[in-house]
Amino acid sequence: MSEMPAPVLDAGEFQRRLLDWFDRDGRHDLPWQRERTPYRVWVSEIMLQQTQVTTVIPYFERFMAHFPTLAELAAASQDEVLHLWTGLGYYARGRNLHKAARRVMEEHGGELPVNSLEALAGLPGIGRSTAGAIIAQSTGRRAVILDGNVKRSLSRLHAVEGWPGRPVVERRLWALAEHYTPEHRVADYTQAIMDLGATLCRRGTPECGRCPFADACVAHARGEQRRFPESKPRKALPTRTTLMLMLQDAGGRVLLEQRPASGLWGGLWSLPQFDDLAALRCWLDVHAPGALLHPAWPAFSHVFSHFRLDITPQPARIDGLDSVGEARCWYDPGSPGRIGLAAPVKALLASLAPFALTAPEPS
DNA sequence: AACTCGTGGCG
DNA sequence: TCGCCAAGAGT
Repeated sequence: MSEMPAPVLDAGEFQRRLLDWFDRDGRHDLPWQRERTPYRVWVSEIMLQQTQVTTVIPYFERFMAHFPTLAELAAASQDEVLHLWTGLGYYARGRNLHKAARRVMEEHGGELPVNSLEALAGLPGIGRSTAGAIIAQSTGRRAVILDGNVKRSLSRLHAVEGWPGRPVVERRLWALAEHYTPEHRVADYTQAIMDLGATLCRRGTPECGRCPFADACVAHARGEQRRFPESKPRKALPTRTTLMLMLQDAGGRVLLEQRPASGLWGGLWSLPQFDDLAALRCWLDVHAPGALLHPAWPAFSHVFSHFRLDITPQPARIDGLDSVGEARCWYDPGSPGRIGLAAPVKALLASLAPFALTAPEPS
């Protein structure tokens, strides 16, 4: 392939060095390495997308305790799934996992189609790399992965220029990953190449002194490890502003609304949000005409990857609300229900006690 | 092809 | 404190 840079090592030599290193210094005790069933590997791979191992572990344990089998996951409600996903982020992963479980029950007899890369990658939330990881880890059959760790390691080893998000660069990295992937010990190999990137060939401070490929690494020879992979060209973060209405009833319960099925915090429950104070007051006139507004709390900011969210809580209190429909509920912070909450909303609710205590009674 | 989607760790 | 970004995929 003209797409592929000239390999700096013979594939067999690369595999021997990597697996020897993995046997000594790799990770062998991760929770999803215990019983390598397709279902457990699948759930772990979804949670690990753009998320670090130490973050995932407690979520994975809780998830598997609640849904030990794919059938039980498929039988659960989306609210239950998102509840267990609360705080993990990228909630489309949870929604897609749930959707895919139901599809597997309907179309694949309840078993993940691990014999077909195409069928696997056709399921929601499973792309090319995740499909490869599931096959390699759970069946041991040859499959290629290309995650952030592999991209970083291979781009340094070959000094691949350009941001890996560019299709041209990504194709080169896929070709290299394909070249080095062995026929045997594929489960260990895929774990090993990820461990190398996670523990040695790290982004900030790579430990080239312990790396089995230091003598062959082009970036290392040039003393330019930090320059690879090239970083994404970034734009300034835009700022969005939202008002969150904190409406309590006499019992201290808080009104929540379910957000649209897609987009930011899709399917999660949140305080009702408004673009401005006028919209909020209009809503109150319709749904809660007797509501008593308190002085606004200090605004706070929440920084996401692509924008900064300025949140201004607007506390209010009311004795009753005329309509509490399907996408609206009273939520008791004292005995929280099993629904999905975005992290900032959860934190807001956790800090609610002072407001409940100091709220003046309607006169 | 470029943009969107969360949260937490790190230098 | 702050910008960068991590076991990517969907649109």
